[in-house]
Amino acid sequence: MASFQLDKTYDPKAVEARWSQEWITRGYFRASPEHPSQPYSIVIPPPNVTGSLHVGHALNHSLQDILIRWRRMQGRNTLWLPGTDHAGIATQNVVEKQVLAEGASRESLGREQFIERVWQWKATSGNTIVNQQKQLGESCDWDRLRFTMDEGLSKAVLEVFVRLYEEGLIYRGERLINWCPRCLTALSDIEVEHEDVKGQLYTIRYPLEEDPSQYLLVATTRPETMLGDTAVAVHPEDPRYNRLIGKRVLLPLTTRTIPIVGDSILVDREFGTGAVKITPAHDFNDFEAGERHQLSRIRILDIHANLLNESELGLATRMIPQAATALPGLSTQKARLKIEQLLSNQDALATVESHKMALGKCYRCKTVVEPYLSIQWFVKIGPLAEPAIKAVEDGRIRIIPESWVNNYLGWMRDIKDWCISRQIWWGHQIPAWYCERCHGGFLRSKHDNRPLIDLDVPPIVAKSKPEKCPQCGSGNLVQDPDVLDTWFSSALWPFSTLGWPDQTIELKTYYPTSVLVTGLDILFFWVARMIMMGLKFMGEVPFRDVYIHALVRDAEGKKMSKSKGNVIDPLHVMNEYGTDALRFTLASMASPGRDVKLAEERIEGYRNFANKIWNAARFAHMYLDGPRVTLPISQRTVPDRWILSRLNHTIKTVTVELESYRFDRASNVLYQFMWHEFCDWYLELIKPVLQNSDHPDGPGTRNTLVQILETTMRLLHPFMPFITEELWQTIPHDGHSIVSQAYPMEEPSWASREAEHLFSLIEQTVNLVRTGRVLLNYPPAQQITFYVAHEDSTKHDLLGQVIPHVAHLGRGTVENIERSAWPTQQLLRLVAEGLSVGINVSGEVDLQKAVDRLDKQLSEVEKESQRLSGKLNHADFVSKAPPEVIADHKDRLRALAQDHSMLISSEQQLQSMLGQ
RNA sequence: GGGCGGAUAGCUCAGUUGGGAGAGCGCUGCCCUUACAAGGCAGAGGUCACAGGUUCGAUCCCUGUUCCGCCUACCA
Repeated sequence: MASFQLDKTYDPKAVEARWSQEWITRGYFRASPEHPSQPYSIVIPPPNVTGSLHVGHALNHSLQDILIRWRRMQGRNTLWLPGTDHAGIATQNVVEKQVLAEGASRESLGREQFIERVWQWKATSGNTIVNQQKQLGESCDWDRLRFTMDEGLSKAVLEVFVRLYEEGLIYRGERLINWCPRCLTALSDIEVEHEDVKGQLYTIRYPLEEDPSQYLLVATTRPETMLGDTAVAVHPEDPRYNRLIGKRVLLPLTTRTIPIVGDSILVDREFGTGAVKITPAHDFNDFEAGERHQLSRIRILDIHANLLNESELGLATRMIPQAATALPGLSTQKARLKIEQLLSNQDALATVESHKMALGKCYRCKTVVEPYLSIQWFVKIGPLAEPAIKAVEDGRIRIIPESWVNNYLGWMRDIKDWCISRQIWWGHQIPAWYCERCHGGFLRSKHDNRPLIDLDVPPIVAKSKPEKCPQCGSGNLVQDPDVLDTWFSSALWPFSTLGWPDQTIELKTYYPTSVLVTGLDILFFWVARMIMMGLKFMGEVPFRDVYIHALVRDAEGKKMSKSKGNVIDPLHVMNEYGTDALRFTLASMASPGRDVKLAEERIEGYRNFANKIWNAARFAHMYLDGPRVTLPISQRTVPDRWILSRLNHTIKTVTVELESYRFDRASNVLYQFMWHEFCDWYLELIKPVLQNSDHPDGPGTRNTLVQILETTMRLLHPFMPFITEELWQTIPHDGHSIVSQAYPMEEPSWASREAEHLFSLIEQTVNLVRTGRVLLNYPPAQQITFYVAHEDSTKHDLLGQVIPHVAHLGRGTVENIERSAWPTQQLLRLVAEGLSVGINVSGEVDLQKAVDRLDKQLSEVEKESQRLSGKLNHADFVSKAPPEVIADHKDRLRALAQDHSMLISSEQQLQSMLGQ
């Protein structure tokens, strides 16, 4: 064939866009559920529809693509199902900002119009991340793209909600929940991030009712909540206070008195003053304590404005006049200062100390959350968690790395009911309706015109709006205004995307999916809930393996964030260094249990790797003209047999590592093979054959070269899809695209211990020659003469296979001589396995440097041999150590002795030269 | 507070049944050798955090200490 011209450097931009398009157009990624081969399926963790590809996605998606491409090439019936998440709060925020910029507001548009705006936004901007995913080369079946709010998935959400409600696993209740004052919605427990902050511990005097000159000291970090106090608790066995239980204290700033109760759960005698105020409507512990003691719950905060509310304060707390007029309308922060001031005016504030505490913040907007009493929808999680625990315990789901199993189990065993209602507009509206007539007419919120629904009104839960109220027959039904937590629909993802509740062929073929690839951050948000829902509604786990990869951090190990400015933008990197380089970098750094610290220099290094591969192919093309012949292995040259043996080893290792999700090891092995074995040694070894067009080994070697190249392209393809496809197309091959070729399989006939042994002789000897050249200041271009003496006539054949390569790579010519004719000017005598190679020395030599160096090596060798002898001489070692260990040590000692004599003889010769 | 993980070369890390301490990047020297200077060759650099223990022998196993991460948690 005619030689093929490649550019001198690899230009990813010229290649990537073409192939990512071509692959999709030709339908290579399309799944065929009817295909008889063993299925392999992955559902992608759906990125937020508002998102753009960040480096965390790039890692997550690259690993999945490696698995999918690898399995596809192995002939499995693969499906990688893509999609996006409607991301309730995040998306609503984005569109709301847009609306505000136009001078309108969410409220002024009204719910229906606003949601219409979100859909419009999604139609125009929602595809950003999908396009970027295609750019990354992700081999998803794009025809099956799903969205958590599309029709099929919404149907699944309704089905699940109604069924759980009917089974009593979804309920409505008035509970304390986490409230984000900025997003104006309830959050689930895990949507709250805890952060250690320095706060203040206030100690307040609560006067005793029977004798106001005496008081109880009460400690709190949030003095503003004191207006909602309904009791003070002390430890029942605390001798300081237990006589006070049952008596009352006067709540400062108010005219109310509250009881003193004994509570051993809430109170830690050692902490603070040993007396705790109880505010059931604003603290989780206090809520529970309130239930134990049947305390009333006084709410002081307006849920929608997050301000102290006049009506609630005034009605419930009976405040003294200065407080009653000073507080309403203040935020909790301002109220805290005001309360502090009012208390000290009354001499009720004893001390203020600094205090370390954990503050809960909204995971979306980092606003401090407020425990708030309100009516919400919950999933009763216990009955769902139990089978999900069992599935992991009995190994039906494997978590990798295993160290996360305990984390998962611990969390699941202590799981709390899941608050699923959100007071926002964008999302799956809760399929519950209320009868206006039964309710006696709805109240509307002053702030946003929401219906204010009473807990006493029983909801009608159904998949669609009922015609009329089953109680009274009225048609005036109002739907619950809340929407479901975004993670509710994501929890159904593995089966809702495959067509559930319909029994589709996709569901039958691809569920359970093979593996879920995810970061640790959504183990509880998402993974645990998918397991629960999958088991509940499919009766089967949603995936066999859960592979948890690390978080990507910056080079200093810090979390990447826009505000810190340390974000590495994958699109920038792809543009600068190529997509393959980014993918390979991420794969090579994906060690389990450790975060990925990404620095741009690493990516540059793998850009160079891509270029190295490119140039290896370019080199091959220069010499591929001429006949090729496939010889039996035994008739191939030493370098050919050696590289095939190494390739076989590499194929085996890569496959084993991929099977255990060790992307880091798989990619390192590939790197090592391509660069340091194939390029550094093999290509150098075969140059004499290729560069002489008449060389008798030419046809065989050209054939091996093509074979190695073609195989390594397939081997590398899951990691570096673009460059491998591009190069594969240029070398002799069968088929249309590398995407659908078979993945290389272990070929035992290629393994050759003999060839590897011969190569190691070549390598060792060449290394000695090279070291000698540097030692002697011999320029690389200068040819030298190798005098080869035959010490042992049985080694002639060995010499014939090794010496020509040594001479080629050591840049010299060979002369066979008798042992007795050894040149007098020889400096180094290199010994390996009975071969003797002398380098003829003439010209300037830096003798002093050479002597220093040999001295140093000598002392190291002596130290080492002493150490080893010490071990060997130990009687217990000989009696206890396994025989192979002893043999190994003997071999090592023998080898050392050989080097030892070599160095001594060289040194003697040096000294005699110095003496001249 | 509880749990998990980490500490190995200047940096980032690998080191899987306890027996020779490794890679990449960076650094130094030489080389623009007809695939590649985004390259080649050679080299320097480590008390494997600290202290004990088990063992003939410990980077590896055990105990404790220090430091650093992460997860989790309602000490007011």
